Amino acid sequence: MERELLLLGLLRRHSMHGYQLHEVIQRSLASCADLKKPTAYALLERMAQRGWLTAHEEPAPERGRPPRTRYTLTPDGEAAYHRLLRENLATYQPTTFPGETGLAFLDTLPPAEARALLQDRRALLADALAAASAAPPHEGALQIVVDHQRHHLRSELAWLDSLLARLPAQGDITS
Amino acid sequence: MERELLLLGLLRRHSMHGYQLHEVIQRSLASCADLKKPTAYALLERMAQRGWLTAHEEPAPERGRPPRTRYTLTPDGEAAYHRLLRENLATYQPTTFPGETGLAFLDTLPPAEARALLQDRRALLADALAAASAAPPHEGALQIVVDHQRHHLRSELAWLDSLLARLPAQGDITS
DNA sequence: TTTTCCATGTAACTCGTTACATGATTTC
DNA sequence: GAAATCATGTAACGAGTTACATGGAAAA
Repeated sequence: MERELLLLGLLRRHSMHGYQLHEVIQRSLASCADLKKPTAYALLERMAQRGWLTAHEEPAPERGRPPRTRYTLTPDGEAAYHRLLRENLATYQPTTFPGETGLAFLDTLPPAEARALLQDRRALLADALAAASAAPPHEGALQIVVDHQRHHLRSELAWLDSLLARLPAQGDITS
Repeated sequence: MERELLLLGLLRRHSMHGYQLHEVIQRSLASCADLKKPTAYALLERMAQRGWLTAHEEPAPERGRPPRTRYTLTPDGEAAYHRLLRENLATYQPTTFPGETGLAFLDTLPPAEARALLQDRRALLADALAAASAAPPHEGALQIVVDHQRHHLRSELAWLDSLLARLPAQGDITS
């Protein structure tokens, strides 16, 4: 659902063709959403069939370039956008972290090795945080999203550090 | 991959049959992993074919009950477990939050409505935190996982509160 | 009498990804 | 001459879920 919301939200600002949409998402939303090209095209087609979008075949902008299909939001699409947006905002989907599975079995490893592996994870986390912090300010509410990303990464880093700090206490992890 | 790691880690403690595994996961790991029954059975079968597990057909424990298949870790399974565990611990997979999509378009809603919707989200988040905090202590490294859950939920709640606090400043969200 | 529990699955489906095809045009 | 850019797709695949089937026994 949230991929449809994303496309609708972008098309609401101004109509675009699929390639453009994919570019915008890759370029300025890569941290919070990734939408592959075939997925984007398929979703656009499906939403057009539902009547949420109209598809306009446009001739090539420059010669030698393929023609493009411009998608525009319909009133039904606008209604769907608001419905999806309200549902998304009012809902909380509990997140399940793939990294937690390993943590559940941390006590099956010698503490020294556990420590070393988690140090690797810490380095990757720190990189991600640095990348997120270096991002230029975004327009409008997009800034809220990158702000949330940063907050989450900082929180994860702090927690991992606290885990590392209490880790190697003579082999007893839970003490 | 992390579902396989989960099953291997549980089977490493003691051999079990599929139904039992699913019960354990639902009961004491529901917060950090959910694994449906058909998925569990399919994974067990696949790992048995790979030689990571051996499958023992056991007669019914009580009469009238169906027979069960007990899965036991092989040395290959033990090796796979350690490989998957090391990879999981040393890696960080950036999380993408479904709830962020809506936030990216928060400025398309009247601030009062945005506020009301996010209050709903806040209530769900608070519920989740209460549930996680009420959970009894878990054995061994499982406690680390619920600890991480709690930390994350607290962090999310704090961030959402900070967002709500700076939200309705005369309609300009980014100020 | 209907429902629930045990224990195992199968079949169909959704969702999304990867890899590839097309075809002209510009860049290395 | 090879590779990248634009713009659209198709085909195959993978992972996971939902809904259902089975069949006897115990509980509501």
